[in-house]
Amino acid sequence: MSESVGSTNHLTRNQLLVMGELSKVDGPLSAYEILDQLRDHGVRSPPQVYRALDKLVEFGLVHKLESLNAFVACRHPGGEPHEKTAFMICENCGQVFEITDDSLTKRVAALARDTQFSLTKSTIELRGICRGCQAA
Amino acid sequence: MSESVGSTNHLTRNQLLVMGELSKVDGPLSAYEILDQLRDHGVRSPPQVYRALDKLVEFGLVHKLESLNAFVACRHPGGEPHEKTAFMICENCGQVFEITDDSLTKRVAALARDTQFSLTKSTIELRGICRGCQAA
DNA sequence: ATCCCATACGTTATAGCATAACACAATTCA
DNA sequence: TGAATTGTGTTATGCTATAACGTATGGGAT
Repeated sequence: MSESVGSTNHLTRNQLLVMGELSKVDGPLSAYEILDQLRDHGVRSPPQVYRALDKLVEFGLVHKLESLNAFVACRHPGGEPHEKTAFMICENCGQVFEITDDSLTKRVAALARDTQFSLTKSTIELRGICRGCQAA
Repeated sequence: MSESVGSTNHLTRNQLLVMGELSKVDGPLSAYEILDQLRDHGVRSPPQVYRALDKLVEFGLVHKLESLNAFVACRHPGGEPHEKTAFMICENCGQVFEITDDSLTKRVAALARDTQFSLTKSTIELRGICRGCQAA
């Protein structure tokens, strides 16, 4: 059993702990918020958290929100690569909505192709007020 | 002469200094890089730079690159609002290409509309290798 | 002119985000 | 078994950003 590239299986202890924290909340958490939650469980220093986060992002289980310097658990069931996610971030309630819009993805890809830009990663983060918060 | 909302005119001294630094380089600069450049001109502390940057961003003269924690001068001639810019960032040479693609903009707007998300600002940053760097 | 107000300034201190570098442990696999 | 790789824990440090304070400045309105 060689369990190749980027599998979601057998996360290490720290990775599991970090993933657990991100999974049990609805919104994003900063690395230091995660650290604070995990002090009881033996996690004591930033590098421990950042290392776990790096791997989880690499595995596609977690996304980094650049405009927030924070991290969210990926809400996609499967473990597909899908590095083409966009986010809507509510500036009122803090909720993050993960979206994969095919035509948006395609438009971005086309844009890159047209300019002969070899795309590695796309960061798309939309800020605003979500439906629920507008009602309220 | 009332010089209303968000005009690009009569920037303050610090704003001009910061704008000057951003204008004379081709790529993005961090706030602290700007600060270092301006020490000779009497700028001594981070808040001075950050305050200037905040205003310049507000005026639409400068963009913040969230995925880089850095700032670039806007390359659009006019002073239109155009908060719908996207960026391609070359991970090899560091150059930043500012693009305004109407159909991308529209797609984002449609996405927001469909989910009844009231859009305030969109951050679109594409990472990869630019045409020039691929050739080399 | 004078007062008011809004905006900008300068400074100190501190908060918040992230990584370098080192030594050691565990795991894999030849 | 031993080499290579990956993960761990720790200390220290660097980079990014803002809070909070007091002062200055410049444009109305009266």
